[in-house]
Amino acid sequence: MELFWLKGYGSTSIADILSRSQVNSGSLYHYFPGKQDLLVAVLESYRDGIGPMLLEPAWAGIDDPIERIFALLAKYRQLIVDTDCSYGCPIGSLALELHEPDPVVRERMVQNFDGWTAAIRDCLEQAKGRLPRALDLQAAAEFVLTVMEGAVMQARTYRDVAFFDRAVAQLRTYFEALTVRETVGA
Amino acid sequence: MELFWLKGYGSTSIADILSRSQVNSGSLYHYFPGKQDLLVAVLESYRDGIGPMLLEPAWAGIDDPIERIFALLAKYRQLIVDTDCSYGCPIGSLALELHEPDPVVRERMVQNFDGWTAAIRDCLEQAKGRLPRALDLQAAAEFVLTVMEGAVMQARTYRDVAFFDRAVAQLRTYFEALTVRETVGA
DNA sequence: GTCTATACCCTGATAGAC
DNA sequence: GTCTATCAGGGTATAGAC
Repeated sequence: MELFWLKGYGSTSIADILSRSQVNSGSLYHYFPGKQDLLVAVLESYRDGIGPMLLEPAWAGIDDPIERIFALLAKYRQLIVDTDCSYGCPIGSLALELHEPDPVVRERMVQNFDGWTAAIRDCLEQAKGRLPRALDLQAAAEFVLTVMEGAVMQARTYRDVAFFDRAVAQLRTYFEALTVRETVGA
Repeated sequence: MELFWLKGYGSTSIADILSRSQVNSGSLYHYFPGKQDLLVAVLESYRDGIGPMLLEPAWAGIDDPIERIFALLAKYRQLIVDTDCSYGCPIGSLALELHEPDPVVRERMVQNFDGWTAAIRDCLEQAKGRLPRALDLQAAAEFVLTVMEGAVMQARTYRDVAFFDRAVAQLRTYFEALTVRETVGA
């Protein structure tokens, strides 16, 4: 998991994994028939960790559903800072690194995106009263993922969190504009 | 250029390039000392082609600066459709594939993003009268890139243009909200 | 189930004749 | 400048003793 995140899938060799995990070749291949099976297991682990490893820590002490969305983005900001702006979303990076992924792999990436946007959608459902009735909540949730991924990409390429911050500020403007518009109409 | 786009940098071998280009090893290495030099040349070619290869065709017959932004996004939509939703932005994909890029490579990726956002910024400058005076045009231009990259990533992962379309629709809402807010204030 | 040793292939890069 | 042949190293995966 760590090596695929740090170096990417293609650039991580089995030998890297064996030495990092202090496991021997025979043992690894006993449990995982091939390298791709390891990738699938990693993606499943990310998928199952969205709640306990990502959302719960990010949302501790925060109740407002819209603020939870920005708290999650703040968590990514912290990851960017903690890695000297070389952070890449592990799922997004794999999604772009693997050009013709095996269907099994692509399905696991989809499950990760689905789980992430479902959590955002829940927040939006809870804030429904403050949002335009016509707003497509699913599309808005996907948009948050869109912005996060695009912002992480730029922060990393420029090695500068400010690119992430500016994108999040624009997203904030977007949400404020949505609520303002409703107020105007009322 | 084509192979790096189709397969990624790491998964494209020199042998692939030699057979695709009908060139022999000795000739290639005469002009390009190593594989990375080929990558740098490709990135420079993309950078220099932003105007003639990307913007000019996308903007033919379109004068309104805000519509030019969405015309550019429509061009990406066409690329997604033409590739059966396996399209990846060549720069964005490299930005996430290469985890510790050589400074020379990273600088070329930055130049590509800079050139792209500068063009969007020009559009926004031209539409300045319709936008809130307080709007940070540079940040808004970067936001368009953010959305494009995030939307392309999802369309590809889900193999479904609808994810791209929904993200662009949200961006449209964002721009409309910006102009509406100004109208309200006037 | 775990160990070491290794098969076999493909990689980027080079040598040296022409 | 271009050609063919090849090198040295590292890649995934396997064999077979224990």
